[in-house]
Amino acid sequence: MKPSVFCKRVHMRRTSIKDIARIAEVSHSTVSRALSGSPLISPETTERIRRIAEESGYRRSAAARSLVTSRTATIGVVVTTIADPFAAEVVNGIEDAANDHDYSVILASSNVDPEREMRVVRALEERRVDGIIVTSSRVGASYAGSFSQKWVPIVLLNNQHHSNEFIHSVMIDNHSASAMATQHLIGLGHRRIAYIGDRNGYDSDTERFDGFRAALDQAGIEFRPDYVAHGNGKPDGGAAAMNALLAASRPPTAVFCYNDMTALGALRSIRTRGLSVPADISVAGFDDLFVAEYSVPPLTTVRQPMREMGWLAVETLIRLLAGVEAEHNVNIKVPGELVVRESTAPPKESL
Amino acid sequence: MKPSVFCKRVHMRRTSIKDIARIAEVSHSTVSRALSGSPLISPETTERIRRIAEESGYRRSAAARSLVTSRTATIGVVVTTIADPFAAEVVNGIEDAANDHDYSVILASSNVDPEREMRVVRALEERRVDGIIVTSSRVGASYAGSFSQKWVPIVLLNNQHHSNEFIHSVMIDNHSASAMATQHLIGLGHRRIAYIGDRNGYDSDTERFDGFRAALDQAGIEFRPDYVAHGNGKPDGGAAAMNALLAASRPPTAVFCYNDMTALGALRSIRTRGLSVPADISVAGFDDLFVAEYSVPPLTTVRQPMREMGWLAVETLIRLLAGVEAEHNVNIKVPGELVVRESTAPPKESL
DNA sequence: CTGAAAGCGCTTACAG
DNA sequence: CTGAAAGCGCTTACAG
Repeated sequence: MKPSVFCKRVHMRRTSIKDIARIAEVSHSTVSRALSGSPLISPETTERIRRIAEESGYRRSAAARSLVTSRTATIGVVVTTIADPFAAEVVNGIEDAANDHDYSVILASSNVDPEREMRVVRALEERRVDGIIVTSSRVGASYAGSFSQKWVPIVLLNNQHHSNEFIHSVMIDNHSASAMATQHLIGLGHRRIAYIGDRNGYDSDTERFDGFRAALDQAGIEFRPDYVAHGNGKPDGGAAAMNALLAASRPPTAVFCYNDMTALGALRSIRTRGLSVPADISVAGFDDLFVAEYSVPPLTTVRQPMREMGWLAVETLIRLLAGVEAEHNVNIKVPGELVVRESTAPPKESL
Repeated sequence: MKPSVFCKRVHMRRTSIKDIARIAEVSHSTVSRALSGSPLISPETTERIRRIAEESGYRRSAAARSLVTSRTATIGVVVTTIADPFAAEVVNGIEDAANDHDYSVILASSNVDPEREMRVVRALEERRVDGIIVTSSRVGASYAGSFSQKWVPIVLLNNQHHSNEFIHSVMIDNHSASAMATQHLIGLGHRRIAYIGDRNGYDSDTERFDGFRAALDQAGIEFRPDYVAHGNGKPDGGAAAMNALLAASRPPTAVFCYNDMTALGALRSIRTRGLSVPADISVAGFDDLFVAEYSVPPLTTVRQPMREMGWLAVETLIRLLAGVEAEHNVNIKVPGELVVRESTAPPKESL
């Protein structure tokens, strides 16, 4: 049996502040102070202690420390699933901002299951995270006044179950962004414009649809219910919805999709029919995921500044923790940005 | 000034086991036992204590608990960046498996910076995570025999800096998978096959290239150095590399790319030249990211079972923590799977 | 079945 | 500048 490097793990205690104190022949208080850079300790002592700590591979215990300081320098992030590119980008921004402020992030997935969402939030509370960010929450409103919210600030990112009471949030301005995209299509000369929404009852879908309708109204274009179809936020749903739209006697010349994934499906559906984008029909999406740039044709879409939204959520949490604006809830609305690529063009036939 | 729900956070202590003990008129030991379901406590007492805990919104402190149990039920995961779809899928698998075993995951990004990688690992050690998973590590070998490895088991996922000494790992079988993809192209009748690799010195690139060459050799096809180009693992690099390949007097009829992102760029380059895939040239990728299915044409590629690899890493960690196989290092090699879609076909011109 | 006591590894007044 | 003491919120032998 060869000697294993792993056995220590089983048999020994990690070196603590006391071990170092013994070696350095000082009290453990002094070690604690030296290690945290207290100005009370003489530079020589500090230096000596630090060297010993370094040599013995000492790592201060975050648990012990946070037990007395009652903060963990940790923020909890709950996403529906990290496999969603939107969530991944947001978390990327969160992780970056957190890292800048010396916070760690605990990641948890709700898998779109409200019960699991409550459960992971509970676990985060037990871990005494200093703050929580929840993206695309379906139970957003229920955090208001909850035990959770009482002890740890919660920031909702693109909350899908609105309520303005005692909830902090960072949201994309769905209505305006959606109107902007629709105006783009109108500006190109389209009059027969369809909307492919979601079917899961997300607030963001409702708001984007409202923005779409508002733009139509403003341009004096009559809204046609038969130009609305519903996908599921994913390509297959978008394709099915597009198929339905294409089956109409007088199909739309342009389609605005709830999100890029839906648009990807719409593109595929159109291509399958032997039609061409944007020659036969224009398609616009929402999100500006990475794929939008590499779809064929590259997708015109509304960009959500995902990473920035992640930063904003962290900054908000940190301001909250610092006690700033503790008296009112902060609701940040960030504007979308229209990114025009090659999937939109004037309609072939004039009216 | 309206009353704020947030003030408690500032002024009060969370309710502890002692508070509950006082209300229930028992000792805090009893509360502790009741809450952890000890069979020592009478069912009635347990029930009563639990109700009180529930009503007062009690959350047991993970920090205090792990201080005495010396385990945190947490695993640390370090990725280069979570915005990488590969990492996102892997982390999704990790999070799922961890959740099944009641572990939380702390996510940290190295941003491909070895120094930051070491720093976040250090932070994870301070948090006393029970185990660490590092994906696509550039400094993998240096964990062998390190202080870290001594105290907490580290599993490397697709380690990019090989070393078999005292390192646990889960890896895709690059060589075989790559040979398989190349054989697919050869089987279609291609003889002029190019390889677009990476330029960052990843071991996975080297191995995939080796597999490519081995397949060529085996088929008796002469290897041509001018049929090798280097991208950067992303579409722009793939496009540039493809451009170079296309500029040759006798361009290849098929291209095998280091990964899907590179292939995406290759597709774009080919399309830009007015050529068509697979009619004029076949393209194959590696990874089977979500986009592979929705590229135009859908991409033939080698699937890495990303989520499963995440699970495997967690299972490995848990077996390690249970003391199983503590004596030797576990190195799991998972096979890739060829996914044939529409980007590969027999060459137009016969030889 | 229940309680008193010790201790996990730190930080931080309080004294000197 | 340094140390002794108390305490953060738990768990777990040890005694009864």
